[in-house]
Amino acid sequence: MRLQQTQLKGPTRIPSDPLQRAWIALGRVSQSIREEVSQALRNAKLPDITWYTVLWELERAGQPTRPKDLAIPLFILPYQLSRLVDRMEEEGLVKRIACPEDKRGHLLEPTPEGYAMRKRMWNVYAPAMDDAMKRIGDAEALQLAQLLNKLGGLDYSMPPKP
Amino acid sequence: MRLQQTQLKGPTRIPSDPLQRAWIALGRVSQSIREEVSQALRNAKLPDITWYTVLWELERAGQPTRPKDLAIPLFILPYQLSRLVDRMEEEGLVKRIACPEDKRGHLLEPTPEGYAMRKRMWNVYAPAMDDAMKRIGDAEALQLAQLLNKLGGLDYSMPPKP
DNA sequence: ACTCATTTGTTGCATATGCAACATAGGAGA
DNA sequence: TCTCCTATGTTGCATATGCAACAAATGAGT
Repeated sequence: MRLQQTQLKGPTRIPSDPLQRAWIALGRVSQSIREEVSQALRNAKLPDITWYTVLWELERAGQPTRPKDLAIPLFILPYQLSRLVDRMEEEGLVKRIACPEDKRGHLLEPTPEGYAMRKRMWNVYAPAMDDAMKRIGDAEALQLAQLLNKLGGLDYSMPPKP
Repeated sequence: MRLQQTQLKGPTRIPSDPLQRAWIALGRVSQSIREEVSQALRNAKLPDITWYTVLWELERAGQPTRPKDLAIPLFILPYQLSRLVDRMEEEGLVKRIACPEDKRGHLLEPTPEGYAMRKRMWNVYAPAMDDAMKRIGDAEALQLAQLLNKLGGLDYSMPPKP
């Protein structure tokens, strides 16, 4: 009985040259673009992009939302979100409110300051994103988004603040 | 004299919808793909991707190399590299050797264990990358790489281990 | 040769992070 | 109801990270 038949333990699969190039470009470009926008926020003494995303997800939900329902779209682990919310709550940007249906958890809601902060951040975030991405045009951007979504196997189509 | 004329302080520039979609997809997909490969390395009890990259850059250089000459292609800050090398040196994977031309710095070189470790890592890295990227074909990968490189404004074309 | 700004790399300290263990509530099945 | 497995969040601890300050060497201008 030879396992090789199943290809489960065959010789090391080496990614094709195009795949390797895409892999490298993906790592480098995503990092440098993100860094560019992060810098803009830091320069403006505003919180990290992650905070924006949480605030926006909560605002987009339109109602108090459980952490577990945020964590998935955010690609964040539960314990990361837990401490993230700790800090945001300390800064008065979100609040935890009791959850009637499930006494384990709670509901998250932005405070008025939270809404205001998201707007202030967007005023820096948006132009920075625009700057960082301006080397490609709309048609290319659309094509890029489609390729990436195919690569990721999902369609992450909601924009940060439409 | 009205500043608005120069567009320097005009109304907030909001990225077009395609740019926003590309931005979101870039962030999410790059994160999830990278995580997938990281996991494979963790499962195999091997060091992080970053270590691989350092080892490979050193091997690719073909000669002892200064930290400053690594930091740029690696998109790493000097102090990050400094401590990264600390840890790699502790594990016996690289060594710092004196630099004749400049007594401030030193030259980095993989140890024999370093070369061996890179090979072992590649045996996990390569199939994991292949798995993570297999949703797109070679033609699409090439297109993706080109779009990303245009977006990044540079051509990051060296593969991890050709 | 002397001065001083720059380059190169490291480190102290406060903060953030990952992991595993934990606490508590919910829910399924006997 | 009782038991036990799962889901939801949090936390203790060791480690990693970012930032600013630092040290040492170089090199340019005088």
